[in-house]
Amino acid sequence: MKISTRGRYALIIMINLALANTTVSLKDIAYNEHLPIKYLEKIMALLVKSNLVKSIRGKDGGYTLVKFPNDYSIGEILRASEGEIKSRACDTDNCEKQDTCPTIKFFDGLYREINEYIDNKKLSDLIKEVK
Amino acid sequence: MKISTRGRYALIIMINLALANTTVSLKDIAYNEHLPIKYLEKIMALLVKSNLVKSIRGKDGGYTLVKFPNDYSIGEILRASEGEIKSRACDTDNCEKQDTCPTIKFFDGLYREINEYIDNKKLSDLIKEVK
DNA sequence: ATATAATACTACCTTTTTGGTAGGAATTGC
DNA sequence: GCAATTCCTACCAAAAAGGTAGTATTATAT
Repeated sequence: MKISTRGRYALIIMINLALANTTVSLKDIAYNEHLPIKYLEKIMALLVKSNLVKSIRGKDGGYTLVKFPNDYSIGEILRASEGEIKSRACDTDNCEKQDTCPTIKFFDGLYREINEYIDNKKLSDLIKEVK
Repeated sequence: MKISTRGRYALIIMINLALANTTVSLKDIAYNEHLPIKYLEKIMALLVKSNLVKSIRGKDGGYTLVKFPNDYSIGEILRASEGEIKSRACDTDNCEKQDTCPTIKFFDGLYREINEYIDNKKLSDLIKEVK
């Protein structure tokens, strides 16, 4: 029930890209944020794969956003980096009361709330406070 | 960002206690729910330690609630079993921007929402659907 | 052209958390 | 005293989290 650093680092990366108008290298982000570049690299790969950022290879390459900051929801960034935000599935084969289980219903409702919250917040909301 | 089975099993235990008017043994709960008794034992220990349930030792012993089902919030049950529901702390010593970090602020807001949601739901809300 | 600086890919690794299991000691009703 | 229960301690395996290392590939500046 805890957000891992992976999702948080993904947000930090996105904030860095949003604040820069130019292409930014991972090296710069890692340096600015004092975060391990090799780990950021793995997280960035997830963001690229989900088409949240565009990569430019070769010398003077780096990454840029593909949309305006207010067109990114925090939700899509977290889902790209952490995977679906939902309750751990229970072993449905083993459980005959899948459909009526009150705990499953409860968690479905909770995660609906969470996803709504993170989808309504935009990347631009986060950078307002930084500027 | 996923609720583990520990919290879910804790809820299941509490639902079982709420539906029974008598003392219930762990063996019965494990049997009814097809869950491993030894694992439930560990979860139950957390619930007892947090004073959410009362244990009766010896033959014909078991567990009972200490309050009415509508006096238990789901939040207190989940916190007893899973620990505090909050974002993983970042290494504050290492980070000089602790106070202004927009990601921390964001997650604080998210977890405030989550805790509000789980505190407003009561154990009695879950058993309504079962009865 | 070529050195350089960047991303992309693959593989590994350590620590923590999760989800258990095993065995026995202590307690209590009958 | 026996049986049925909780309590306690220790252990364990699998998965996830949080990295690290090395190399291949690409593209640009010069």
